[in-house]
Formats: sequence, C-alpha cells, structure tokens
Amino acid sequence: MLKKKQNIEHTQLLVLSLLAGEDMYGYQMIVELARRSDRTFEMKEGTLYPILHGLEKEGYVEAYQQTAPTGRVRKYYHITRKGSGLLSEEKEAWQRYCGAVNAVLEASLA
Amino acid sequence: MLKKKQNIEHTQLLVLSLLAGEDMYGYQMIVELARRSDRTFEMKEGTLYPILHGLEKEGYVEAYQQTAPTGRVRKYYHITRKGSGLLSEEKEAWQRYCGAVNAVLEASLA
DNA sequence: TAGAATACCTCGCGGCACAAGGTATGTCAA
DNA sequence: TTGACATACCTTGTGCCGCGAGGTATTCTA
Repeated sequence: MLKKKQNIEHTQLLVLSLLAGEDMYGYQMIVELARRSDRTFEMKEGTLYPILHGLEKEGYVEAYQQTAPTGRVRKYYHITRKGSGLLSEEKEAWQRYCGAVNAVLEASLA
Repeated sequence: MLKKKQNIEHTQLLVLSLLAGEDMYGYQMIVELARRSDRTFEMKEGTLYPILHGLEKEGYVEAYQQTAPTGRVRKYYHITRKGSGLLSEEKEAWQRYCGAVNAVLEASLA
C-alpha cells in the first residue's frame, strides 16, 4: 500500500526556474525570487549556496566569473541542457503535487 | 532582507482537510488521501500518527473510540472549532505558497 | 569614515517525513 | 485450521533539508 518517498524540494525547482530565464548570480537570485514571489520566498543564503554547489557538481548548472560595472566580481550560473531536463521533470512533479493538494482540499468541501 | 522562516508542512493541511469533511480514523485517512490525490500522496503511518497525536495534544482534533461492524475498535478523529481555524489559516498559506511558485515559474517564461 | 548594502561561503542544529519494526485482530482461501 | 493478507494502531531511530549564525571582503552612501 505504502511505498514511495516524496520529497518536497521545491527549492531546486525555483532556482532552476530562475536560471531558465537568464544567467544569474546568487545574491541576485535571492532578490529576484523575493520580488517575483511578492515577498513570499525569502530564501536564505545558507539554503541557496549549497543548492547551487550541488547543482553545479551534478552538471545541472555551470558557473563563471564576471566583473560587474561596479568593479565587483560576481559568480554567474548558467543552466545546462541537463539542467533544463531536470527543470522539466520538476515542473511536472510540482504540477502533479499542486493538483493533488487542491483535489484533496476540494474533496473535503463536498 | 532575509528574516522569516517558511516551513512546508502541508501534511497538517491535508490531514485537517480530510477531517473537515467527516470524522475519520487513521488508516482510513491514508487510504482516502491516496484515493483523492490519485495516488500522489501515499502517506506513511510513521508520518500520520505522530501528526494526529500532535494535533490532538494542541486541541485541533478530538479522538474517540468506536467499534466497527466488523468488531474492530477504531480510533476516530474529529476536528474542533480551533482546528477549523487552523485549517483556514493553512489553506490561505497554501494558496499563497502555490501562487508564489507559479508566479516564479511563469516569470521565467517571459 | 562608519555603516549599510552587496556578494560569497560554511558549519551545526532542529525538525520533519520516513524506514523499520512491533502488536493485535479480522478475513479468506487452500 | 492454519497461514497469509488486510486492517488498525503505535514508537524509535535516521537521514536530510532548510535555516541560523557566523565568517570574509568589497563597494556605496550618508
């Protein structure tokens, strides 16, 4: 009856989704995520950076240095083809998950 | 910039939502949850029972014994007024969360 | 010129979902 | 009638995720 694990790791989904739009550096991602989610997601640095390093290690993203007009060096991340594949999977998983929750919520109204 | 914690505890939401429809016992909730979610949620007993005990301890649900026609004794849970309040809050939180994820996903398409 | 903002990083903790195991009763087929 | 399976409840231990907290360094601004 009970078998599969189902982890909620929407953080990866969100990060990959951001990078699907354009290359970004860490700090920017935190700010953008907050903005696009209307302040719902205030991702912590202690959360984001380990995720980025993990994604890079697995080949889902690639990092490169770039100096900003301000003179500061930033570390940009670029999503790879492999990363896009993962994103697709996670999008689908999210939609399924989201739909399932809503189904349960609506069922209890009847 | 970064301040609030945001835990993903949709399990409570799902459990309370089930009980909002009718009183249920643990095993039944697992089966119902799987059915209503089209097998997406196969909640484990090691997850459910501690949650139920916690909800009961905090006064969100009340438990009572009832003997089934089969002769088996079952432990039914009933949602309290306080529990309904919590459910409302969590529903709202879920909608906000869900909307935020979708907003981020859609933003990356542009 | 001090503090805020920018920008990156890591270590350790707490809590959650689960695996795994235990107990017990009812049902049904061989 | 017995053994396997479904029903029904429970707890302990573990792994991992997200975060708190702290660290470093540079640039901007009042």
